[in-house]
Amino acid sequence: MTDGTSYPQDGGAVSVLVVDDHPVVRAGLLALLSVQPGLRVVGEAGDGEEAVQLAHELAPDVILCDLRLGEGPDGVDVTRAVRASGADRAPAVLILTTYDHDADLVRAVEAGAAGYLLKDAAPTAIVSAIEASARGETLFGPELTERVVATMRVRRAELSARELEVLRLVADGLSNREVARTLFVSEATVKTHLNHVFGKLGADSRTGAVATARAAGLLD
Amino acid sequence: MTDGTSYPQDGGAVSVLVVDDHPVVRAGLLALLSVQPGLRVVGEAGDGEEAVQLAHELAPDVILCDLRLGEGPDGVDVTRAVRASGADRAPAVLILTTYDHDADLVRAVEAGAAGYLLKDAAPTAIVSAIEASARGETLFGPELTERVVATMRVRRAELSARELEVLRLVADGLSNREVARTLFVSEATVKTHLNHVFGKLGADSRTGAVATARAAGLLD
DNA sequence: CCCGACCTCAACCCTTCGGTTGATCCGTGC
DNA sequence: GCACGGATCAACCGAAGGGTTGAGGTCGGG
Repeated sequence: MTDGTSYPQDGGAVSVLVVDDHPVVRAGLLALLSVQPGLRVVGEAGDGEEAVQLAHELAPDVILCDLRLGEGPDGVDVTRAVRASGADRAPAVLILTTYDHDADLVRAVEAGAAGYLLKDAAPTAIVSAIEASARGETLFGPELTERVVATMRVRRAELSARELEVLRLVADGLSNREVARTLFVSEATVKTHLNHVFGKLGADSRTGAVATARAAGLLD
Repeated sequence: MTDGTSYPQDGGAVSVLVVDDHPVVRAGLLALLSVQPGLRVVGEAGDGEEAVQLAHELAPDVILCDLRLGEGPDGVDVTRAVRASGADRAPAVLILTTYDHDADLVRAVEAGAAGYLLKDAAPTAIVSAIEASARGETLFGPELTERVVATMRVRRAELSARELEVLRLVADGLSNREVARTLFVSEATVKTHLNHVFGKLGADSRTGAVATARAAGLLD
């Protein structure tokens, strides 16, 4: 991604690495940020692996990273990899997301993201968020925090891997018997898992559980 | 023009109106398209009303329009308004969408859209799509057509207003009794509606019906 | 005017689901 | 070792969901 394009040098500016799998969005961020005097886009990546590699090579101040990156590692993985690299000045990771109800947002924050932005945010908001995170500040969107907290609440009632597996199949419309056959377990086991899910999600029916799980972003 | 065929004027460049509610995406499209020799971006809009107004004022060859535009009219409404204006050379509308399984896509095509693009499409694909639609061609994505056809099939099995109303409540996790109370009808009526839904969607359970309806984009 | 589509409701029957209790087995961690 | 949580299963029961038939009402189009 850094092949033919050359990025200007500038000692005092905040260096930014732009990561997004959509070429259009990448171009848009590039266009918006490149005209900002205090910022300097030093590179761009279209997937998670490229992002991590460029993060090491370029050591930017801030990484502006989409949460979902198509195939392979996502924004959470990138965040974890960058923050866990143990560098003295690990880049601050600013997560971009389309949906404010994304459950992965919580995972991103837990992984060490400095903050998150909605994709329809105003350009000025994006710029100030980048500058803030470059100063080491952790920022949270205004009305988003409550949503994250709400999601946290559901997340705290962590579903086990098996429970989530069952719930996904139920969400696809399978009956208990079909789920049992799919997972090679007895119908009783499926019912037990589902009862645990009901308790954890505060639901009292399969459709109710699917509804709240979907609202919390546990499915997708 | 004795043969009745009309080609874009003004030095051969195709005039484009960019419509998207996300400033970032608008900037990206602008950046990508403005460097194309055969294209000329004559305007941009951030919502549906602005788009329709600018479409009349600027009379562009092509309108590149996001399907979802936040509040107010969406891409389908814009398409309908522009195509139904009865102008001699109504602009071709090219719909942008994030999801290839969007049921509104069908509505957009029915409303007279020239084609549709995924937002993660390559810049070259976007450019060639714009040029093709400027020539009056109707284009469909390669693997997307089958999805649209599949959606069409479900859409043909049109749900009545009441059936859809019941299904939405079921999708929210309500029981038959709760749905009945919400809609001020008897539980028997709810069951009847649901049975009709099952038949039309080819499902055999409430969760199954919700799953297929969601896959077809009937909910949202 | 009658037909069809939609909305409404009832009675019946069978299946599935939801709730409970209790049990075994296997890992992880103190 | 023991406790704990997760995964697995069994048996049971009442409640809810699903399937069928039948029937009454309204409304718009041929």
